[in-house]
Amino acid sequence: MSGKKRTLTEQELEIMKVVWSQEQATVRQVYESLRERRSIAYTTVMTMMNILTQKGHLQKQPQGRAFLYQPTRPRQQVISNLVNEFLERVFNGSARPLLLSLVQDQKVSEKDLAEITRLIEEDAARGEEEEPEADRTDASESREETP
Amino acid sequence: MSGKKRTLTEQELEIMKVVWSQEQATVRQVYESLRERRSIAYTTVMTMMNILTQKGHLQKQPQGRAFLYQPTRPRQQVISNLVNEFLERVFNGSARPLLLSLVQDQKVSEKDLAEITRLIEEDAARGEEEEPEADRTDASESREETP
DNA sequence: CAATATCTACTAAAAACTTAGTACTAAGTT
DNA sequence: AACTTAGTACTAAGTTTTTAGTAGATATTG
Repeated sequence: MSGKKRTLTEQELEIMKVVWSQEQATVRQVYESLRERRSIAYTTVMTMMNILTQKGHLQKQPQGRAFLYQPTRPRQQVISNLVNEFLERVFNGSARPLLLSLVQDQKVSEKDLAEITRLIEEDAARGEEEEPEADRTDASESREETP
Repeated sequence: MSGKKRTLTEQELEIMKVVWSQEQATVRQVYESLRERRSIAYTTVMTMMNILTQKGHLQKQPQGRAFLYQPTRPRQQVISNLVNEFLERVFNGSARPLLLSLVQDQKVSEKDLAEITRLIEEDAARGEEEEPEADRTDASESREETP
């Protein structure tokens, strides 16, 4: 049952952050890392990492006598999902009110916006560059994930 | 007892949205509104609205033989808190990676950014008489999070 | 090889969140 | 007054999330 609710809870996300930042990790490594900030039991971490495995966020493979855990999906993709969920929940899916809120809270400066804008422009430019003339082979293959 | 965890859960937020949108509401009104989208019991709504009252998000006053509930804090303020919490949880507090994610997901267009930028400028103009324009084009920052 | 340390599997329970039933009350209706 | 309707308070149970203990297996080492 690779589940229905694969969305990350708060503590699960904390663990995923550690694993992402190291590409891969054992329970002990995550345990030590979390422990730097708060007190938690080794077995708690293990339980959660198993849940994460069940949820399909981690996969484990034997390494020595322990297991090595790896993320199954790139961080960016998962974060993106979290953002979308949040957007849906709080702003009914539209991003502009979120931007507005960030601005009003001074979480984003004009400089930030300018930089992001520049980024978009670069991306757009790159996209056009990479598009060859009339050579449109099988580029229309948008692979949708069906989990 | 204005408690410790005043943060809104998913369903609580749904209710608050309804109350905000009407300035004030009775249990029945919220009930009817929620019912348009999903099935829920009247008493469930009442329970949650009482919890929201305990949490300090709503206050009630008798109106006829029912109660009229009103938000205690402006919507924007509460939303702002939710955003900050999310920012903290997911992005360790910084908004720029969030923006990046939104852009990469095409949730924000260049047009959106321009509009928001204009908004900031207006605000700044309103707030200050004179703005010294610092020409700081600092492009040396890496986009990868590799600390 | 026995003692020790490390790791997993299994189990469970507290806490938070969500949902709803039952009983009782007050107002309006006939 | 009896009946129906709309409301609240109290209560409780189902779910999900978070936390951790215990038992047993496997390696390490003196």
